[in-house]
Amino acid sequence: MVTYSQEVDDDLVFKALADPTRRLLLDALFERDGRSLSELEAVVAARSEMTRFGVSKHLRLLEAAGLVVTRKQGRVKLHHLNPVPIRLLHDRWIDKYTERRVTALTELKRQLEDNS
Amino acid sequence: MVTYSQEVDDDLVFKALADPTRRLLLDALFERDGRSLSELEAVVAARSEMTRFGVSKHLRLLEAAGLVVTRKQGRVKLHHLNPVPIRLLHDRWIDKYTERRVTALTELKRQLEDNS
DNA sequence: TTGACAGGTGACCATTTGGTCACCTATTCT
DNA sequence: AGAATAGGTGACCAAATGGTCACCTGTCAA
Repeated sequence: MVTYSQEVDDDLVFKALADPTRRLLLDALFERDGRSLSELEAVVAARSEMTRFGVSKHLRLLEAAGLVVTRKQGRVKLHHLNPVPIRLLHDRWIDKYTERRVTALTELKRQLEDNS
Repeated sequence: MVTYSQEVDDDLVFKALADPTRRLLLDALFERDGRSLSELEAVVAARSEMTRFGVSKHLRLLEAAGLVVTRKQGRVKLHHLNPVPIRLLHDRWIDKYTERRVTALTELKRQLEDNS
């Protein structure tokens, strides 16, 4: 596959976001931060049938991308969501001027959906 | 692969963003909107060696994801960047309150990089 | 100190994805 | 009308990715 210069670390972020299970994990951490592998494993298990190894592998990719940061506490490893890479992703294609228009649009969309 | 409910169209967006060539195409459209396939082909060719077919296939995926919208004018097809899906992606993991802190952080980062 | 619990590593297989090619359609110019 | 230009489609192959398994390490409690 082709990879362009200065794209190496970005690539990890986008690749990490490309998988539905990994997005589910980010959703879980967005809802409540600082969960252990076992907890996250349970979240995933509620939706699909995946072993602990699968979840662990996904978390490793999220961590390598900087989307999740971890700290060890005894024998448990706590996971936290890091929003910075997502904001940078956003800023790559949405500048300050476009942002206002787009924000207005997405809020309109949300209101319309709420009223349905 | 696993796919979760209400994730189907999101999935297209994330998958579309996962490829470096497609990101390069979005960059090109962000810089100047409304380009034809031939123009975009030239942009990609300057970086890697890819045939028209490859570029065409990538554009089709971007269009399916809603990241690029097109309109035909005679025999040329003009491509435009649509920022809305990217904003929605952003809003999924960054709420209004977090946004302020993160924006401050990323701007600090940018300033530091400019001064180096 | 023995067992249970929380997690990690590397090999391996099935599926998906990126990319090209041969071939086709529609529009413009002379 | 005929040639050149702009683009599209489906089949196909090589490489990357998702997921599991067997096996290993470190930590806590009885």
